Amino acid sequence: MADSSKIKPLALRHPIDNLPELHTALLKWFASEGKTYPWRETTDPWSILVSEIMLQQTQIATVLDRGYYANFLARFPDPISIADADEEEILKAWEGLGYYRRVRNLQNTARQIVTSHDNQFPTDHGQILDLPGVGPYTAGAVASFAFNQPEPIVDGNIARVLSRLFDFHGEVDSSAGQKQIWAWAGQLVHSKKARQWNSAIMELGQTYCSAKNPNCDGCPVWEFCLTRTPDLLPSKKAAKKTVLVDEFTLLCRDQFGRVLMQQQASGARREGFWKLPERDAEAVAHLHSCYRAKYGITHHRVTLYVYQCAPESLPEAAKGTKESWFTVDELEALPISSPYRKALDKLLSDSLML
DNA sequence: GAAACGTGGGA
DNA sequence: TTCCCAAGTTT
Repeated sequence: MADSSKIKPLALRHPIDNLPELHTALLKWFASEGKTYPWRETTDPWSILVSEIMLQQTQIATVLDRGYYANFLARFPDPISIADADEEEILKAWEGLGYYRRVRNLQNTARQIVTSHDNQFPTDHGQILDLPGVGPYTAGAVASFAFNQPEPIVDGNIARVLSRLFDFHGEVDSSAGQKQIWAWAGQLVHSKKARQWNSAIMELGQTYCSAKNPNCDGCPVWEFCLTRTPDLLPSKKAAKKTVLVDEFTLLCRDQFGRVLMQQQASGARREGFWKLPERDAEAVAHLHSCYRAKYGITHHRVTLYVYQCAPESLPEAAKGTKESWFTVDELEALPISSPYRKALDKLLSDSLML
């Protein structure tokens, strides 16, 4: 389809048949042009695990520029330090990062290390994989980055690189596709320099072999790459369709200026986080709207509405809902997910002008 | 295997 | 604006 697809020269060398040369080419590039990240400056498995969990489905810039990684490790430098931390504190440390189950799993992993591994981070791949929240990618990442074990890894970057390197047109997010990609990753991983190899192939996917506009000119391994149509790869299953949803919430302040908040119940999304109190459409119909914003969550597109409401006319909350009043100062320390944090920032700054 | 899980940025 | 993507795992 070609009118939009660029044509790359055919590979001169098959990657598997010329593995030493492929290794040399990519490792040479990485040694001279590879970026330095905090997690590449250490071999401490806890620091590396934290980076891997934090980076799941999350961009490097978010983790670094907004201070999440440095702040998290400053507060929780080892498994012991997080094992007994309060839920509110670990959620607060993750506020704004999303996929909040990750930080609960991180705490459970720390507890497992402390209690089941005598506070020694496991070095065995199978034991690492057994830690909560650690799947095949993260287990291989810790084994190779911290311990230089020759374990393959496959993330979104590597799946894309390998689909192009081998001109693989199967769906990389299917079970058969994953099996194939992992098999190739296992064949390619460097037996003595797994740390550098895995870092290098991931970074190739962030730079030359990017998702959009791959830059084959100057790619350090272009001559080992079997595809001629890199921008048609990787093939993936169709994305789930977006569902539109409306969400009606209240801004309710008492005579002391305190704000009513609602805590997400166990089993709900963003469990443990606080939000503006939610009501159904009928309950807010007669109230004055003061804020509207859209945000995405998984495959939903949510329109968030906030209505002003006096405490005397507060509509009944749904049964089992936990609601409490907080001063503006107390809100700062509360774990509150991004859409409501933004709404509160806007609404409370407006109210200063009253 | 499918679905759920958050968010921010870039084209 | 809308869509897709970014160091995946769990149920």
